[in-house]
Amino acid sequence: MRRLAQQFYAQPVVEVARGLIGCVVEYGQVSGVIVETEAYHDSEPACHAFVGLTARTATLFGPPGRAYVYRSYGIHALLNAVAEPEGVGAGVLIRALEPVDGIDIMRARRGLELVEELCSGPGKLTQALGVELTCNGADLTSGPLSIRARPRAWQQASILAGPRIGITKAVELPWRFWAAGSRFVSR
DNA sequence: CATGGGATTGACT
DNA sequence: GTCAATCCCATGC
Repeated sequence: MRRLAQQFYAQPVVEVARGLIGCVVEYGQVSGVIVETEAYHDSEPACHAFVGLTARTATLFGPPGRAYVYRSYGIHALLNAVAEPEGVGAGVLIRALEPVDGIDIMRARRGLELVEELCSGPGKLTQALGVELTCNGADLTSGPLSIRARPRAWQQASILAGPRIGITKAVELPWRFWAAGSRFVSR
C-alpha cells in the first residue's frame, strides 16, 4: 500500500481528517489503522496555531505532510498530521488506532494486554507506537514515520462526524471523525 | 524571569 | 463522578 502523497495533506483540513480514517500509521515494527481524528485550523481558537506563528506552531504553518508532535499536560505526546498549504496553520490530531502490526510490542510499552485499550486515545497511541517529541517536523511522506493509503477492506468504511473532545473553545464545530462501529475509538 | 494553562490518562471516592 | 501528575511554551512583568 502506497504512502499518502503531500498533495493529499494539502487539501482543506476537514477533508484530510475525514480522509485519514482507515489509513495506516506505521513507525518501526508497529502499525495501526486510524479510526478517529480531529481537525484543527488557525481560524478557530481551539487550534494551537490560532495564536499565530511561534516556535511551537512553526510546524503547523510549515509544509503539509509533516508530523506535528507536542506534549500535553506535561505527560503525553500527541501526534498530528500537518494539513493545508504552507503558510496555513492546520493539522489533524490522530486520536485512535486499531492495532495491526507489533501488537506485543505495543502491549509491552503500554503495560496492558487488552488490544482495545492499546491505542484508544491520542496519548495512548503515541506510547504504543513509540512516537516522542523528536518526531515533531518529521516528513510523513518519506521518513520512518509514515501514513499509508486505505487498505481495500477500509475503502467502504462509513465515517461519522461530531464535536471534538477535551477542548474548551469552539466546542460546537463537528470536526471529529471516527469509523462507525469501531471498538478502538476513544471513550 | 515567573506564572498559568492545557487537543490526557489512570486511579480513586 | 473528582483529581493529581508534570512539562512545554506563550504571555506578561
